Amino acid sequence: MSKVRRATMSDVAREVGVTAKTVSRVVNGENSVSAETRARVLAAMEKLGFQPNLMARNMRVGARDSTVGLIIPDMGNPFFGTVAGGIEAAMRPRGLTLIVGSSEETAEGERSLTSTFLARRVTALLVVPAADSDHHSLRAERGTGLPIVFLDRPPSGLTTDCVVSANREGARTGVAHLIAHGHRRIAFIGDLPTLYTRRERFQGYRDALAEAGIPFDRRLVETGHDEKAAAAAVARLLAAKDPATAVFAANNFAATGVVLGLARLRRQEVALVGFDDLPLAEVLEPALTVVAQDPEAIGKAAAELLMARLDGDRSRARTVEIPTRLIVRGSGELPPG
Amino acid sequence: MSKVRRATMSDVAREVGVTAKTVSRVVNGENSVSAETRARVLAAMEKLGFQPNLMARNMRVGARDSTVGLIIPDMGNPFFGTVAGGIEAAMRPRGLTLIVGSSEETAEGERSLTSTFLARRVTALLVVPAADSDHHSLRAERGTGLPIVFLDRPPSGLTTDCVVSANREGARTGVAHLIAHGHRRIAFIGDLPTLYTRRERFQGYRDALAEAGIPFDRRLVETGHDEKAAAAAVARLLAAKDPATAVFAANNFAATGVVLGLARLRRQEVALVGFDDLPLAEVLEPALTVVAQDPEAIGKAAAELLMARLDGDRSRARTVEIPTRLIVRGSGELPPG
DNA sequence: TTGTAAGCGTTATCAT
DNA sequence: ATGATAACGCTTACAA
Repeated sequence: MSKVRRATMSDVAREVGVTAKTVSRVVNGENSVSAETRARVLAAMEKLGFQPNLMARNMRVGARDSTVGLIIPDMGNPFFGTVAGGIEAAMRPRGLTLIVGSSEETAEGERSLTSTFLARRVTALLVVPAADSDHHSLRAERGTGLPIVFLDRPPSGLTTDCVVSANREGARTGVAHLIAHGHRRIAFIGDLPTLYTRRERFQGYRDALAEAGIPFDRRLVETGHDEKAAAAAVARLLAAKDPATAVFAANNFAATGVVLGLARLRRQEVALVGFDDLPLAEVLEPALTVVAQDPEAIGKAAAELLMARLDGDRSRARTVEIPTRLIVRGSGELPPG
Repeated sequence: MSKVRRATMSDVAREVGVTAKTVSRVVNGENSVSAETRARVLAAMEKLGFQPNLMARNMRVGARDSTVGLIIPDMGNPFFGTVAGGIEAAMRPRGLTLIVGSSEETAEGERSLTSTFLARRVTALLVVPAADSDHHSLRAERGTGLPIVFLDRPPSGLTTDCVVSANREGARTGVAHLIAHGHRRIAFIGDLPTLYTRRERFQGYRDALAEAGIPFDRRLVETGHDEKAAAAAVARLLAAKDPATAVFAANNFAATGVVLGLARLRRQEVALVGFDDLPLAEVLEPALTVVAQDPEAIGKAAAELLMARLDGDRSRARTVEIPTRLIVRGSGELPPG
């Protein structure tokens, strides 16, 4: 059980009595090999348990291997998991392998993963940037022809392909839905204001208010970047003198927190629309109305953009927006007070 | 913006007027380089944007690179995402990079990923096997000293390290909890009977019944491998002549489905214990009592087992069981009809 | 149809 | 402290 050297092409060649090049021909399916030689080579490969060394091959062939690096902020978040699934599915037919790493939402983690991936000479890079990261350093990479696509959030300090949800329009729709059901005091509970998605969704919120001629009241805006904070935020909002009658929760953690908070306060009659769907949304009481994103489609679009670049598409950087969808289930249709 | 050749050690060396070997020394922090030379090399590296090529390095150094391959059945399942997060966190200090690929719960997907990873000469392999896969072919790999660890489900046809939840004991605890609250007609809704986790949890269910002297009734056992099936199963169980007064849902999909089914039937007074926690378990009405797994700990244990092997641990294959935890929230304490 | 020589980017070994 | 040379496992280009 000690470390046995792995069989190489030369080992196989020696076994058969040919040259490594002949084995290489068999492995790569070149047709200039006699049927008999091919058979003997295949037998020897089987016997020795030969597995071609992709690293050596790629080094010789093009310095780039067939791996795509994906950096996400958090492996445990099903949103990113589903995005990754969409990417994988779209790349599989092409024989591309996905390497996923998690930045833990830190610029340092992202930087370190980037450099690991680059040292590994990935074919392309897919990045969901951490909140505070900067992407100037990737400019040089772009110069070498490495396709880079950003997902969910755009890069800072770099122009490149990007796939995002229709955050602003989606939020506008969700808030307009609440307005259509008679609400005028609508709270916004979102992520940290530095985050791209929070800013976009906030704009959508203001768009909807403006369209309806409802004055903006900054006291109705709260930050709740995790469940606890969101639950606390909703408690504050409802305790105020001129309280909100409806809440727009701008991400899934916020939505979960608001649901929790309302349940504890026994205030389930407060209207609520969440951004991003939740697995149990349907079973809640009331069932949760949401603006659903399409993480799978985001991944698919990013993979397609990337493969087009690999195929030589040299057009200028594109930004693809994936539409959202309002799913009406109950909580968003509750009337005011 | 066309394909620019990437700077190599020789390029840097030429720029400085030294040999590639000297640059290599600087890159690897060997101390036999004069301070002045080192400074000039570092400057040249910066200027040319040099990034060492890990593939070439690994090829020369040991044929193995510092990548660990992980195969999971489904990227979108947060259980596996969290497992992956636990692995990554445990490996990061050691500079190991995780490559994740999804088998889509098929033997073929698993086989193809395995061979990709092997061709890539990963340092080690982590596998959550697909339901119907076989692992004889990995025997040869084990022979070459490649550490292989299975997670969540044991291998078939191969003896190797393995990390699983305490499925049987956890299920026993959950069912005993229902019994302690007066139930004697307890339904079991689980995955497909071929799945290891289903079989183990089913054993735990029977253990609990046996301990309490409750006769086993096979009519109370249903298969619900997705939400819809589980919802249908619970409807059948409650419509029977001597209906169940409590349900043990042996995985998260089954639990979600049962919650859904009970809600639709307006039968939320039926007691329920789920296996595996759900994000919104606390907000359901009634809140969901579960036997929680610890996916992060599963990942961590697997990574540690693996790193011990990399450090030369040659002891025989171990199976690590990660304990589960009963979280009491309400649904499991409801009394019988 | 098969072989030879050279080289991908790096490092081990032995010199200097 | 630095360099020359060979080698890792494979493929390209050319030759036989």
